Amino acid sequence: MSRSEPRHDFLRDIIDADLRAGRHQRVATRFPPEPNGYLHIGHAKSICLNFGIAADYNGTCNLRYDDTNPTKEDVEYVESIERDVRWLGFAPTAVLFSADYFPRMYDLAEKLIQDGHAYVCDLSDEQIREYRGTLAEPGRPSPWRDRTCAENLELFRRMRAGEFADGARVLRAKIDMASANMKMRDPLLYRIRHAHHHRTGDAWCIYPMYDYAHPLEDAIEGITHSICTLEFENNRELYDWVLEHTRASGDAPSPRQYEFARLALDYTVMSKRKLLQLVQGNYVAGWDDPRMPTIAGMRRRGYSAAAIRAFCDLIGVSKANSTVDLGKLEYCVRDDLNRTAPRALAVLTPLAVDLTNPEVLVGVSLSSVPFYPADVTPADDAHLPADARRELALGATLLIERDDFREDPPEDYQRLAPGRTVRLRYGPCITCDEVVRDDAGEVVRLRCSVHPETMGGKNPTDGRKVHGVIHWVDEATSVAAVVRIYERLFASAKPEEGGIDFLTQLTPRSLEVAPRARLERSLATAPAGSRWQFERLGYFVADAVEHTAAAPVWNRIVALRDARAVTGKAEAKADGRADVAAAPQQNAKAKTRPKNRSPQEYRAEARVRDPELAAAYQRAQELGLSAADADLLSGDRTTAALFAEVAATVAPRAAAKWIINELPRALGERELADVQPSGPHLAELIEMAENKEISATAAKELLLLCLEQSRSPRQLAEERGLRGALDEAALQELVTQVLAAHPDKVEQLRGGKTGLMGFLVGQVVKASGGKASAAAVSQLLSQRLS
RNA sequence: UCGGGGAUCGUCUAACGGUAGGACAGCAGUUUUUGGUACUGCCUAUCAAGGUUCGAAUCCUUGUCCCCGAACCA
Repeated sequence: MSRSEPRHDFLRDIIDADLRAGRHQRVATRFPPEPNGYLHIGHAKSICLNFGIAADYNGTCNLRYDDTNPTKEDVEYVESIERDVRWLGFAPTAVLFSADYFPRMYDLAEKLIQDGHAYVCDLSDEQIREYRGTLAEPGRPSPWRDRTCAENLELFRRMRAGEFADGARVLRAKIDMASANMKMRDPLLYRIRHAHHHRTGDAWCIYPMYDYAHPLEDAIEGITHSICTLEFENNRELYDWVLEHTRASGDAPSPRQYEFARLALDYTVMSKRKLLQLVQGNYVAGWDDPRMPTIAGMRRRGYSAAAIRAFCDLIGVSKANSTVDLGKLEYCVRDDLNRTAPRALAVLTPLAVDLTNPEVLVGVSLSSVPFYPADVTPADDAHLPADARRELALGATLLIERDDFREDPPEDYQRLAPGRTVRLRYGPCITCDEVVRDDAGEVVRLRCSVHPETMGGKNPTDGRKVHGVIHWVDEATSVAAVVRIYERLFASAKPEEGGIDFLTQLTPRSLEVAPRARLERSLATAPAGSRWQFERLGYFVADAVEHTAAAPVWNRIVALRDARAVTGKAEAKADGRADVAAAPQQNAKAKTRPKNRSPQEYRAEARVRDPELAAAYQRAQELGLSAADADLLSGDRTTAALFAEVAATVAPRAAAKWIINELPRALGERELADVQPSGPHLAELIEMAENKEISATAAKELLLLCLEQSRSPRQLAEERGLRGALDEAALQELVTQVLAAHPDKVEQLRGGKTGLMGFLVGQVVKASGGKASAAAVSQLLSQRLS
């Protein structure tokens, strides 16, 4: 399925292009967590991306701890992170610490100072904030901005030597206090922190900031593609600045930063801060609580690494903020478990069933019951072999699920009710003859008769209807267990939205315990961590921490998909589980943001500043262009000059059309000013196109060529045989061929799928080598098909 | 208010300017000793309006909405 087609995302596109262009000969990525918390499913996306790319391109991927802030980091986290990465199935090329680069970073900082690109600033943190200005207003230079190199160097060395208190001074880059990008307003490079570092101990009392450290770490490791999340887009300019001014990459190409959208999931929170709050507030039992979206939590919950990897593969990578449906994760988990988990029988909330005629069972055997259903092929890593079997005891008293009996069954109820008959999974059918109640009127037992002739899947001989199949265990031989049922932690799909404290969105029912569950005998020896399907209930794992043979503890991994009949579904909802009533959550931020200055306004301003542009605007209109076109052609000098040059030889409207509509596409990412296409060449091209000397398709192809090599388009057209129209007969012949080659498409087109016209036109044009005029082809095609 | 990003089925994600595709969810059916699995079918999308083009999700213009940015956090 999705496996067969290798996933391709925009990042891999970039890498392909870099490799093709020879910018890199190898691919090196890294996963750079800060060891200040446990990894979560969002990190898993990043891990799969970075390690996955390395694997795809035969490259390398380091696990690098971004440990530049000693006050927040801890070895507990360092250990958990590597454990989680490896558990997910990835082997880092190297495990590294940015703290190990502190000496190198320090040297480069001194160099920055010597080059006049950094200075020591004595402002307090509030003052720095004040001087920085706001989003709308430029900042002011620090009074310490113009200290001499020597003074800066001396102070910086003294900072390092521990002569100053925390916060007394910082090292800042000298960039631009008026930059529209706040990150460029003389950002901090180093701060003083007399703190013990988990790795360097007390060797340092100044620590580099992320924006300074990260690009250097990447450069030192020779990272080619530095992949991070969207919120770092604003940091990219500074990332590049640091690399440029430290020249940390030497002769090697500098790493480049690319951003993708981080993962958000329904019904959960993902920030480390909030997860920490859940842990510290004892809302959950720890970082590895099975309800947590942490890797550790999911592992404890029973999700396999393969399922999590499949999920990351399924959701893809893009730059659009999005929230993934939790159902997709559950789908991956079930899909994996279906092929790896053996089936067994277990009853969560038992209701006793006394058989009224147990003697008929004498000699009846439930031996050799398979652990996997016939229609499932277990995966290679399933924990029991495909042909594994066990014996199921069936004594005089059974236990069935309380939910599987109803005195007043709804329509379509495929379970037990007074007078009704059901099949015991793998066993015979039973009929409910009598309901036994306690003094309070509560149903405490059932008395049922068993039909021995229904073994082996046979129907009752008396013709009674079988109302479904239910699971059961034998009371005498079954084992007791505690089973925990986990549900999502939050009632609201977006617990962080609406300006409410996310803790108020916690549901009280995220953990329910079945204390008196009973499992079939064979489960008594299930090892901790093993995953099973309890038939009709879901997938369960023997808890990795608390489970013992003497006191079994199981967790529900995920429920089975439940495609009950409509009536049953209404019920499932009524019991409040499937859908939590839409919480009254108003979107507090349904506000309208004031609009930015538009490109149009920029162009208008440029004309006010520059009389030459104003004149160009005037002239364009005199040549008969609309005000809108004239506007577009007079916003900057390069464009204006190009238009003037081209319009000198060809019709102004044609010139405008090509420059406005066709040129941008041909330029792609490039700037017009950088490419500086030749006016006469462009004019020549437009002339050929307008005279129908070449087809429109050919013209666009030539435009692209013209930008790459500044040569006469007429000559280029000649070389490529693009000049001259195809004669009528040749065109007809091509059309005939294409129609004959795609009879199915022709039929669909006749059937109303008009989009196929484009396909056929494209085929003909392609067959002509770009020589045929698409307009003519289109006309011909509609004639032939009418 | 300024700068940087983004917008395709309910959800996630594809589509050298040439058949808007896939997956999840939903619905219907077939198979079934799990209301499971598998299989089949159906439903549903290019933010809006203009423009360029034989042809626009894709290029141009204008507008709308969403996200990020003013830690000595990362």
